[in-house]
Amino acid sequence: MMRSSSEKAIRSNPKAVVLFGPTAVGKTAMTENLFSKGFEIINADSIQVYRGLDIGSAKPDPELRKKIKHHLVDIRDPWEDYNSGEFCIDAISLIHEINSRGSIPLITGGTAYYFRQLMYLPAKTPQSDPGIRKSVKEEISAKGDEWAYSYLSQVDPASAKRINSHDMYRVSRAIEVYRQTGMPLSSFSVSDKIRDDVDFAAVGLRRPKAELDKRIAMRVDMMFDMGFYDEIKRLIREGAQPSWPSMEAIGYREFFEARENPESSLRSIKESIIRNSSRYAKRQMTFFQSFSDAVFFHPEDEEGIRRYIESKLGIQLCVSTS
RNA sequence: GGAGAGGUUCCCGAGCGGUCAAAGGGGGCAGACUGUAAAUCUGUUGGCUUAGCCUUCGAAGGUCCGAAUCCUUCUCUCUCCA
Repeated sequence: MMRSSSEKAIRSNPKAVVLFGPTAVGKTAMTENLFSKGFEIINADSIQVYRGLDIGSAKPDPELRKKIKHHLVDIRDPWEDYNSGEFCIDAISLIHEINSRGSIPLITGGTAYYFRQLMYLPAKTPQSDPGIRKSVKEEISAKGDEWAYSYLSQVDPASAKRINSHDMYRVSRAIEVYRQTGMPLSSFSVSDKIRDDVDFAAVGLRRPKAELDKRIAMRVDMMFDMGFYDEIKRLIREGAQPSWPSMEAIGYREFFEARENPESSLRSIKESIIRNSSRYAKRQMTFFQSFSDAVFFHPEDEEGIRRYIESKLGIQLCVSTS
């Protein structure tokens, strides 16, 4: 009986709460209040997966992690790769696992692309082959960006049309997929409808820009007070390179950039971390806003969020009044 | 007190008679997003009743058909000599 048209089949879908919002909007505080009972957290933050990047990635503290089970945090070393494809696989299996335990997964974080891939189903492109990726990169740096784009225009005109000719990140990936599969990237279709094998309640957190910027500045200050500089020094002592995937993160990469420019003070590094965070927050917001199934709340509207989740998933939240 | 350099749009900085609302960069604002996404890229950035008009290049005058660009005075900043 594989037919899934019946109500019974729909009811048997696993449930998941999805909670996203820009950096410093107040996701963690909310988590503690609304989801400390009956939930397990699936982290959807591409930096918090890395061990040793604690302060700079605003990782939930050990106390909270003891109180609520967190998944997909500290699962990689800082020189390792992790990506949206792996996230989707990990997250979907955790969604089933957590549901089978009678708990509900709370997927929360700030990596909009991970949410997009998970909720709307990832494209069926294969996992990247590091060797092919490297050789494509080398070829582009030898032959130039113009060559790359015109090559893509020949082998995959549809993708070339969609991708901006200066966007080497995407041009390179499209060429890589063609080299790897012999098929144009554009032949792998993507969905713009939310997947129907999980019941999602998608909550977006939003604050006015000025309010958010203030919190970002405060949080960066707080990170330095908490010993962020020591964290950086420790990572560098352990051999951290700007080429490590984790070191592209805001807060970390500024220190490598500062090496090139000896006049930059700790103060100016801090300022650029704040600026980059606030720009990042904006990019996150515009991405989140494109999710058709998301409902947005101010983080202080916990009552509204609770009611929305309860009615969307047909459950009751036990709210802790701490 | 003397000699020189200079004050340009939010900032830095080009322009040195018309094609200048003014290059370029920064910052701001908006957007995109097919297994690298805290990444990468795009558009926009004086005002308005927007095929046009108005206000802008330290200030005030002047020359000219026409000035950010030339002249005069004033003012402010910087460097050097006293």
